[in-house]
Amino acid sequence: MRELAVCGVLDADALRQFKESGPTVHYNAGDTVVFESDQATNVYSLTSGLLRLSKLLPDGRRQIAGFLFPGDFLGITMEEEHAFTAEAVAPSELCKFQRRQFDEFIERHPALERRLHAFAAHELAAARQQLVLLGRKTATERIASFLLMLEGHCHSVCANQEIAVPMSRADVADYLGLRIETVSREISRLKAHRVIQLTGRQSFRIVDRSRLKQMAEG
Amino acid sequence: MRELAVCGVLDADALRQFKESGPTVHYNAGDTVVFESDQATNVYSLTSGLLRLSKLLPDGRRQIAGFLFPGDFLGITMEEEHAFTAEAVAPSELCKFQRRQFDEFIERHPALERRLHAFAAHELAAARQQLVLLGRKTATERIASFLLMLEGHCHSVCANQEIAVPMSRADVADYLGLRIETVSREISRLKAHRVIQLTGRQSFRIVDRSRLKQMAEG
DNA sequence: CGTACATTTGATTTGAATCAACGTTGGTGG
DNA sequence: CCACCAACGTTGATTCAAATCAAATGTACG
Repeated sequence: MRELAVCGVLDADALRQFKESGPTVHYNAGDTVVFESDQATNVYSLTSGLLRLSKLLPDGRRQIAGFLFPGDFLGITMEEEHAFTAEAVAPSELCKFQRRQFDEFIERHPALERRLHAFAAHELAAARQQLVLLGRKTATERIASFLLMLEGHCHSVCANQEIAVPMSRADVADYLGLRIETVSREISRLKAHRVIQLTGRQSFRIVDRSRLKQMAEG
Repeated sequence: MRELAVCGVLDADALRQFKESGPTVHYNAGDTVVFESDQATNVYSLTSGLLRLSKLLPDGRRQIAGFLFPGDFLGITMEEEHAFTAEAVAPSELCKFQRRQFDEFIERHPALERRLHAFAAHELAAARQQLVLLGRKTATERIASFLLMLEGHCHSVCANQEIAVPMSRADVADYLGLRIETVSREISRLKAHRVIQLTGRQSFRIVDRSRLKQMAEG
């Protein structure tokens, strides 16, 4: 579903129109694309890179609600304001549209509308799956689930079984509802038990997938 | 958004057609409407009652991903299978449609399609808000947030400030990622601190809303 | 009534957080 | 080139919030 980017559902002509209807904007790692509580006046389509959607509590606790990968949309919320801050985790490119232009474009292209529907439905399913993780899973189960999720995101992309962890330990912790120390400890445990193999700080290999799946429960 | 039931967006004629295109089905409290992993062959529109969406882990841990109120839809998932079990919390009535009929009907009624869009967007926002609660809030904050959420669901419905808690403590616990003992203790604490007042096991009144809001953080 | 179940309350345990060093890495400038 | 340093990550010791274990109390219903 995710891999169906905009270009997959529009014919060449419509695609050209689409791209032209909004400029491409670039962000460096750490840059903020939209702030929580900003007016939702634009819609974005991520073409490359990685974004995180996060929310801060008044005392600084942070929760990451999800990551956006190429092909995902940002700002299709239907609310007046954004509920989450969107920041670039890695250098990213987005197509930026005025909401009104975007809505008009959609009306003329039912295929894009279906794509948006599918995106929203997929995001909802992913968010609910994450609710189970945050509400009921142990630290070990959360890490195992997360590593398998990362694997799922690089079908053919990742060379020779090497899976990228494109975000920092702090991001992983805030996504999984844990502290960085716990993330680090649990990863070390998986390594010690020969379930995974670290091939760098930002990449790993799965040694025993069935055990990892078992540890992720579900 | 929730309060805009189907009837709010269709004219009288279209509404009659809509109701006729699927039978009304009844469920008693505790009945299962759809099982997790069932084929998603039907779409439902809840007309009265209350449903819970839940998922069980192999060892019996349960997480409730959300509750469905009148006007909400069930089964618009776009996936082959349902990801969550839907059960009636109270006696409930639903309009049941074949997915194909439903899709055809939508195509002829853009207003309904917008309603579905809004519903999906609202559910996504609610799920992400719940991610913050489950990932980062303390037991006290979770209970305070939940009680305020309940208040939000009975704008004009609830007589003289009395807010209904239409589900069991076990359901509350499994929705908030806590155990029933913790839910009970935290509610007792709020009562002891004169922040709320219990008016029955299934209902309460807010005595000090600003303090409750403060306790819910955000 | 009395039985079964739901809820509350109390005592103890425990998994993850917190506090505290200690390694590692990558970028910068001498 | 490599020494420095700041940011990131790991590991260890201790604490704490919520879970678990264990009754007791309240409530609905045949």
